[in-house]
Formats: sequence, structure tokens, C-alpha cells
Amino acid sequence: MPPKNVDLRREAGQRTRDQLLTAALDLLAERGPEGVTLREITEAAGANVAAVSYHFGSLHVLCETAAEHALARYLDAQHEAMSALAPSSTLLELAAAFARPMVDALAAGGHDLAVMRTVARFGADPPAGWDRLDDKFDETRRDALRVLKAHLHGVKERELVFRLRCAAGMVNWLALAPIGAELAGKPTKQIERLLLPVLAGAFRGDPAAS
Amino acid sequence: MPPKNVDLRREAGQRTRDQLLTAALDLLAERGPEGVTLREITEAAGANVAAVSYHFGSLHVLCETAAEHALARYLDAQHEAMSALAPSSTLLELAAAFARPMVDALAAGGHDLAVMRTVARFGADPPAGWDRLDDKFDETRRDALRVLKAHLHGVKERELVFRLRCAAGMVNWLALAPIGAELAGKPTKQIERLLLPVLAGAFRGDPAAS
DNA sequence: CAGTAAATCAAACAGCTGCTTGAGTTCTGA
DNA sequence: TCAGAACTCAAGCAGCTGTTTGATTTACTG
Repeated sequence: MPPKNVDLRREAGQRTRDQLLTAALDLLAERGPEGVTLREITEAAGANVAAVSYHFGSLHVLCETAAEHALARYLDAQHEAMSALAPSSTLLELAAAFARPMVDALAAGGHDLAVMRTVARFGADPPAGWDRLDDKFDETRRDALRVLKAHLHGVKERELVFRLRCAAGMVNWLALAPIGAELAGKPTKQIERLLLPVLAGAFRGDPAAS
Repeated sequence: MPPKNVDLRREAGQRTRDQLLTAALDLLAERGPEGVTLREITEAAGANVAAVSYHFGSLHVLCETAAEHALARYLDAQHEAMSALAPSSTLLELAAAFARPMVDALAAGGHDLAVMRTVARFGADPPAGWDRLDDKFDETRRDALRVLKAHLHGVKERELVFRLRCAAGMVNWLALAPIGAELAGKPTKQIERLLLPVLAGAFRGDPAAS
């Protein structure tokens, strides 16, 4: 018999940890960061209340970890869409890649969109100690700046970065506000036809301005 | 002696009511909707805890009323700025008027900006029964549409409305996210030089799109 | 077969939550 | 002058909050 290289106890612990994380993310998506309770999470995860303290230290840490994972997945999806861009790509193509994860979530609606709400909330004011995500932010920013610079020679990099963050705000807003709820479930093409021109226009800026 | 046309008791009641409202708005701005407590508000307002139930029925109603007042003030300021627009106004002028209240709050920073955070939060998902504000939303929308239609003949009204709401999202995002905090306290002109081209570009959309 | 570490569990903890109660004060109006 | 309305107040309510404790079960190891 081959030697068992797994410890069933640790394996079980990892499973409850994962179940707690997904339960926490689900409830965060439903009720928002301040509306989740320890007992709701543990009940949904089929775990004991003490499991949270045991595995994460506190409810606060559990929620932040769950949100951080979701935000990381979001940034990864965005980076994957944008890494296919070339400097010769149009601003409309840049907008499409930039908004891809949110557009997909809008088209899917339901739970995916609810998770995006959590991502947007925590993206609005990221807790201290999420430096691990800084690299991911930098990645998408580099990809985007390469395209922007190719189209907007006269604009300072500082302004281009600002436009990117405005675009991120606009996209995130769709996850938070009623306007996004109205789009939920619509076909991807329809959402893109509405959203991408606005996004690309924001990137381009106004020609009348200096 | 002339007849007293004021009831000192009702006058005192009105004063506590106002103090509760301002205290509630202050704490909402500081801690967010879920972070305020009955006792904090009453202590800040110099009132008894029972005063909230007596005057408003519940803490929930008090907070919603306070936020509604703040949002109403915001919409009034925006409408005032936009009512001066003519159909011949440029998209950049439209952007300036549209963003005026938020730009002012950003330039002022501190408490004014914190209040804007509350306005943005409640604007993201307005509680049921804020129909009183629908008129104010319609006002600014009409003003904006008049200018937009003059510049963008080929674009359907449905899309123009969408762009307006995207612009609102972008502006509100500045009150919520770190990007806004970075702008806080900067001179108005500098904030406008960054923001208005993006806003106007979003209004105009991308020429390559349809 | 011990010995031990990991994980789970029920129960209880102190603290805070929003809200109510009933008595008390202040002022009005006839 | 006095009945009653408008308001304030201290005290207390039941309920929920996150967290801890000590015992118990589970599974690996020498």
C-alpha cells in the first residue's frame, strides 16, 4: 500500500475553510459587508460558529479574505481580456476588453452580478494590506496605457491614468446602481452597444479641451 | 401684547428633530449607513434615545430622511447649475454644470466630501418611497438632454439617458473611491481640467461606434 | 496500542443593538 | 386655573452580536 501523503484532518479543515469562504462571499453579495452575521455564514457553510475563529481568527478577516479572492478573480479575468490587445487596437477594443468581466456578469445576472457588487464595494475602499493585488492592478494599467498612448499623444500619462480610474468607476457603478440592474440579463451584444461607446469616449476625452 | 403664533413646545420639538437629522447625516458620512448607532446619534444631538422613536418612528427612518435631505440638496445644486445651460452650450459646459456640486465638494474636501459619500451611497440604491426626488432627477435629465440632443443627432434618446447615468456613476464614484480622495482639497480648476474632458468624452461617445 | 495533534462542537460569555415604558416637565388654550 | 397636549427623560427590555471555553471526536504517527 502506497504511503498516504494527505492528512484527512487537514483536508477536512481545508474544506470547511473553503465552504466558509464561499458562504461568506454569497452573503456579502446578498446583504453587503455590514449585513452578514457569523451565525448566518456558519449555518450556510454547515460549520460551527467556532470554526471561524479557529480558521480565520475573526469574522472580519474571513469577509476580507473572501472579498479579496473575488477581487483577485475579477482582476485576473480583466487582465486576461486585455493582454490580447495590441498598441494598434482601437479605443473601442480597449473598452471591450476593459469592461469584459463586468459585461459578462451583467449578462449573466443573478449571483455573478451580486458578487460584482461586492467586488465594486471593496474596490471602492480596499482594506489595508491588499498589496498582493497591487501587482494585478498594475498589470491591467500597463496594458491599457499602451493602447491609450498610441491614440492620445498629447495627453499626459497622469491624465490617462485618471481616465482609466474614471472608467473603472463607471464600470463598477453598473454593479452598484439601478442602471446596472436594468441591464442585468440582457444579451452581451446589447450591453456592449450601449456601454462601449461611452467608455471609449471617456478614454478619448473631449477634443475641445486643450 | 400680540398673540403668540408660535408654540414653544413645537418649536423645541422641531429643534431636536433638526439636531437629530444633522447628527445622523454627520455620522452617516463618517461611518456609513450600517455603522451608525442610535446612541451615538442621540448623544451627538444632545437628545434622549427615545426622541428618535418619538419624532421619526425608528432609527431607519431617521437615517433615510437625513440622506434624502442631503440628496435633495445635491440635486437642487446640480439643477441650479444646469438650468443656466442653453441648447447651444458645448458638451464641456454641460459636463461642468453636471459635475459642479461634486467638484465643489471635492475642492472643499473634509465634511462636504464625506456627505457626498452618503449621497452617492444612497443614490446607488435609493430606498423605496423617494418618489419625491423623481421630479428633481427629471429636471436635471431634461436640462442635460436638451444639450445632448443638439450635439448628437444620430443617437437615440435611450442611449443619451444611459450616458447620463454613466456620467452620474463616474461622478459619484469620485466620492466613494480613493481616486476621489486623492483629488480632495485640490483647486477647482485643476479638478475640472482632469474630470471635464472625460465626462464630455463620455457624453460624446466614440465616433467609431455605429 | 498509546500518544498526540487537528478539527469540531455545544454552551456560555459580555457587550451592544433598537426600541419601549411610564413617569416627569413644560407649555398652551379655554 | 387647570385639563391636556407636546415633549423629554432614566431605566429597562428582549434579542442579537462576535468571541471564547473546555470537552469530544477524528485521524495520523511512532
